[in-house]
Amino acid sequence: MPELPEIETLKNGLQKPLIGQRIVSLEINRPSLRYPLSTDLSLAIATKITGLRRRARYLLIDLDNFYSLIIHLGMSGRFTLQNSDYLPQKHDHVIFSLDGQSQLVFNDARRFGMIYIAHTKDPAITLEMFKKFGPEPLSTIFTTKYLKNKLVNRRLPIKNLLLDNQLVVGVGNIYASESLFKACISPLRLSCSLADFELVKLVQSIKDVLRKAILAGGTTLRDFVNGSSQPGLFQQVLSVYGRVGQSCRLCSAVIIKVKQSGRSSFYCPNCQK
DNA sequence: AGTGGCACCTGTGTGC
DNA sequence: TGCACACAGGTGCCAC
Repeated sequence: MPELPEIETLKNGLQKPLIGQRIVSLEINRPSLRYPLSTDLSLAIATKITGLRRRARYLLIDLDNFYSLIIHLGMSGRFTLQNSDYLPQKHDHVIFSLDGQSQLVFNDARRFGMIYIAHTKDPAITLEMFKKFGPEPLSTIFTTKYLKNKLVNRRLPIKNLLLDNQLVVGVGNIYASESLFKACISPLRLSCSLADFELVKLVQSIKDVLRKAILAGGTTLRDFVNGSSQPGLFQQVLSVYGRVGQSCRLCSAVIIKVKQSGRSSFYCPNCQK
């Protein structure tokens, strides 16, 4: 579920209804998700929401006390805005009540999600993992030149490297497979074997696939919904992900599924070399 | 340093 | 119908 386009969709949808709202109370139904929830989360109480941002797969909610809530959906997390008549559901772990009588509900069946609170100005001061992040794929920093420098000494399959947040953030299992299809590159290719023209195509493909997925409101295979509880639509136009045994949309060859470091990769053996 | 494997946890689908 | 099992979109830790 939640790769870059899904979190961007979540941010875009929640921005308007949340900015200016005051958090009046906090209900924690489970003291730990992936990690124990910090008691510092109470710093969010009686603050006003001033902005929403995204970094990698994290949603940042800026508060007027110069702290930010930092939310990760894990694999199955949902973060939705609900009305006052909302009936609590199983796995509603954290609920923020807002002064407009609505509530922000964090629901996560698998509990791989995380909620932190950190200084607004630079979460990397507080959170170690933010220091390690590579560039945003849709930023001007993520270029062919950057990718070439990073891959030159690496001997991993390119698919594995695209999932590495230190190389580039926000590209997960779905969009790695889709981007490699669009770039006509097999997920099995060793990264150091990619020619310059293939790196150009790969960078363009990653940006293009992510932009289109954002426009479609993300991909919903099972769990993802936006802040208004609506699913995404990009799964309707996936080229290879989840299409094992089906025909390639370009050449009609049969889509193949392979395991790479325990994760499924999908590709067209005819289009991708 | 780079890499693979595993653990974290629950729900769903499949096969017997 | 009931059970066992495999598998799922992410991330971080550990051993090699």
